[in-house]
Amino acid sequence: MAPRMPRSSSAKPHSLAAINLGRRIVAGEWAVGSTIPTEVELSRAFGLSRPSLREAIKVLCGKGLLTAVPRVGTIVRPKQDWNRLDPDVLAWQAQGGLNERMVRDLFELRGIFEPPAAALAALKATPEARSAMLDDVILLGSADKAQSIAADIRFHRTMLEATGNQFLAAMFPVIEACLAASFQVSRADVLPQEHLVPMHMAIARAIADTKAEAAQQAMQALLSRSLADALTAIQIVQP
Amino acid sequence: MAPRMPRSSSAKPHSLAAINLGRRIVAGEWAVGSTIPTEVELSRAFGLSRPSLREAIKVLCGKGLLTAVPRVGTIVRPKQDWNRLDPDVLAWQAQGGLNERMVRDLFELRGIFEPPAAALAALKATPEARSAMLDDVILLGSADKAQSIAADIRFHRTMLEATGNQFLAAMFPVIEACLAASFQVSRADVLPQEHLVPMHMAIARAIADTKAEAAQQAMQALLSRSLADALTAIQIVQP
DNA sequence: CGCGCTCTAAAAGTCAGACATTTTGACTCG
DNA sequence: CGAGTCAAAATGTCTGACTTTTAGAGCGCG
Repeated sequence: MAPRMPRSSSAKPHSLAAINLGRRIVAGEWAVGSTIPTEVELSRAFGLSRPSLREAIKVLCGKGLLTAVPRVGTIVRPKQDWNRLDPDVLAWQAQGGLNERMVRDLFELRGIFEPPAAALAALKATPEARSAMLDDVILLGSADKAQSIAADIRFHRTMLEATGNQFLAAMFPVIEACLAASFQVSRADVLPQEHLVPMHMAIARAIADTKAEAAQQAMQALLSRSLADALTAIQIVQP
Repeated sequence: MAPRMPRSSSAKPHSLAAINLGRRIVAGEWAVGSTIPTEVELSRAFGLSRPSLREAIKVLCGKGLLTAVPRVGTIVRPKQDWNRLDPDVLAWQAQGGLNERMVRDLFELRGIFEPPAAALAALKATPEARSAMLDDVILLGSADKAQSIAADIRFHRTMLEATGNQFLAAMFPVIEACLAASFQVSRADVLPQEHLVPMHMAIARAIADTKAEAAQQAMQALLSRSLADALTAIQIVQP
């Protein structure tokens, strides 16, 4: 299977500038309502032309992070206007270090929509999706960490898409951000992870057997455990 | 209260081009995987320079709609990569005409997260938010259609923000898109709308009284009724 | 005949410098 | 002291050129 094409052609200078600026904005380098450096200053700083830098800024405007006003400058929008569900914004926040507040908010949202999504998947999934999820549970138990993590991500993505709801599927980046926190556990090897395979298996089996209620409860159980692990992880990483 | 600043400085040519292109892409004017016209062709068509047009295209790339590849052109990404929860993308879809499938998907997602959000709001809302919601229910009953609609939108926004969860608040555009369908009813005056005030009042009161379970059920009831109305509306608009 | 290499051209990617527009804030005049 | 005016500073835009990437045609070799 071909690997999913990256969202932005990451190698291109203007994309790098957008990513760099985006990360710094969500990290709070500039206060909300204040101006970031002017376009000429930024273009000099990044070593590229003003038109190219403007492309980067316009992307961030499109994600609700910035707004450009003539004569004043480019200012950071109030946080409630940020497209917090944008995959890039979510990833930038996750990479910038997840604090407890953010982990709780992320898991709260995930806890709201993913159990019902599991129930929907149990009712609507195609035979291919059902077996793909069972296969991924096996790979989840692999000794190869990278393969195990990839299977975990794929499992949840397949389930969301199996609901047949295009908007539910678009919530996937939220799960990805949660997993980013959880993976700090497995990377650090500080907590036992043996529960992952049986808990995912319970979900996969319930979906394969069209048992909506069981799928919902199994997902709920996984999320409770994952939240606890994620909170432990960030306590260890940044006490 | 100052009106919320528009997401994109709508008057500027490059923003207009982005909006125009965005609408046409989500409307399916170009097939997924196919190339849209080249930058020079589009810049001629819109009557602006290539750098400006590129800004518009880059915004759409940032929303997952497009991907630019040298020598080939700018191609429409597979729909599962679209940032369907992006406020602009959602609005473009809603404006392009809501079919039954989309209305059902939108309400399905809303039905999953908004009742739990109401429960959370009942537990966590500030006194100001609780009274603001009660006030908006009164305005909802106003004879002035514009004011009534504005109150409806504000009611749901206030509730989501009252949950204290930044990511839940970012789901607001989903509700807005649902309301866009519902407003086709009130605009056309084809269905009685007297149920709106009491149903919203039940939610507002439950939240004001810290009754989470009641708030959740009242919201569930409103959504069931709204879905039915929305489906009726689109049947009438496009049979 | 077919496989693979090279080369070309078409598209996006980038650049430089200039001009236009908008709007804040200071300045001047009544 | 207030109101109108003006200049400057920032974004918005344009022109036209060059560079880079890469699909696809064309060529040559096994």
